[in-house]
Amino acid sequence: MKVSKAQASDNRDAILQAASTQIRSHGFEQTSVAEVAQAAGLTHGALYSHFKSKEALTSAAIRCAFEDCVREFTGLPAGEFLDLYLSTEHRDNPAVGCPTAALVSEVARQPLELQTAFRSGAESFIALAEESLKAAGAEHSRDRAVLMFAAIVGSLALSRAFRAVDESASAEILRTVNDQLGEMLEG
Amino acid sequence: MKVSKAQASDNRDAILQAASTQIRSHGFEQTSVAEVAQAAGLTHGALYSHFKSKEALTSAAIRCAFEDCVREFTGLPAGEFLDLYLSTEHRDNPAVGCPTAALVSEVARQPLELQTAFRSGAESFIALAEESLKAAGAEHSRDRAVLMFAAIVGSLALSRAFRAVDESASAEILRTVNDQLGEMLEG
DNA sequence: TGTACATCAGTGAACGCGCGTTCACTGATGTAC
DNA sequence: TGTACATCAGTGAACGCGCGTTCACTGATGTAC
Repeated sequence: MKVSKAQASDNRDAILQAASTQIRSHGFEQTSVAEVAQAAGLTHGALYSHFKSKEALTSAAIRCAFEDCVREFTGLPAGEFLDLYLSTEHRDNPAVGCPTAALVSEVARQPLELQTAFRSGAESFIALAEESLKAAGAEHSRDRAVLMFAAIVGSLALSRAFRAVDESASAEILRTVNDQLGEMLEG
Repeated sequence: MKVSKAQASDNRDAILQAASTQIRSHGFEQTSVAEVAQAAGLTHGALYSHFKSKEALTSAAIRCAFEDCVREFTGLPAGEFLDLYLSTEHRDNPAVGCPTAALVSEVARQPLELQTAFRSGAESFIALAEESLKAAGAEHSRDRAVLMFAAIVGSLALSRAFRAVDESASAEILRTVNDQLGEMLEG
């Protein structure tokens, strides 16, 4: 049956939110439209009233995920930025964490629209890192920001890959990269 | 029909090789046993004479992939190690490249046996990086190797994610991270 | 060396299952009068 | 304000498809004599 425009808009938001978290925890290909719809409290058919395909949903959801996550990291001093990004809390909650670390090695296989959204989101993260480095008085801030971003994305993804097998090795990676990047900031 | 033991052994190797490359280019979940068997010149049924399940195949294939790749990077001086790892050739040929960069954000969702193989392979890469740093006379070589590995894995994965959308941004990441890590080696 | 036969790697049809997507239908919404 | 009705968000059955896995069967291999 038809629902009010406000309800329909809320339902669309719920679908996007569900997709955004499911994609970050299970990946693009392991996220099914039926599960997303169910998590949003709807049937799978309803999802197609809001998005013309899984591809369209996925692209919108990843933009949404980056927006939410960038907001959390905006305005932090470099040290706090690193502490938050490289925390075990971030490692253990990919569903609400940075989409880059959660999805980086899957993106190249996705449709171009998704890759475009990913690229734009990741670039805004690099810009965020650069601002925090500038505020800390670093030179060559763009180059440092690129290195810093590659290192935190790599180490967070590695720490998740290692976690179940060896939690202490997983935590060591986060700690070591945080320390090394901290030294780089000072020196 | 039955084949000779030598032929059967060759077939097993062909299956492993096919799985090892397909997994690196398409990911674990997008690699199908039928495609792997076909690439090895067999039918899917034959595959189950050699491996009891897709899970067993995947774990064996990833060990095989790491062995091949570690061999390529063994004994290189730090500068050459970085130039090779962060090359556009490596970026454009994930099928024969480092399994870490190709799969890092998918591993946490895989069976524990696979995660164990991945962890062991990645650790041997870190050890390789540490040796090259020691040879270059770096201090705190273990910590530096961890940072270096996180940064090269992150930047290679990012450069693949960006490539189709913006090739020059993709190449910039590789170049910048290579330069920055090079400076770290000297300073 | 020659023969008889058990072994088993490989074949291909079949299975149940979950996937993305479609579509006829429902009924509350919200507009036109 | 009250009524008649077109709209359209949401439902749920159905679709074709590819997946991992199983299994009865085949026939060359390689062993036992």
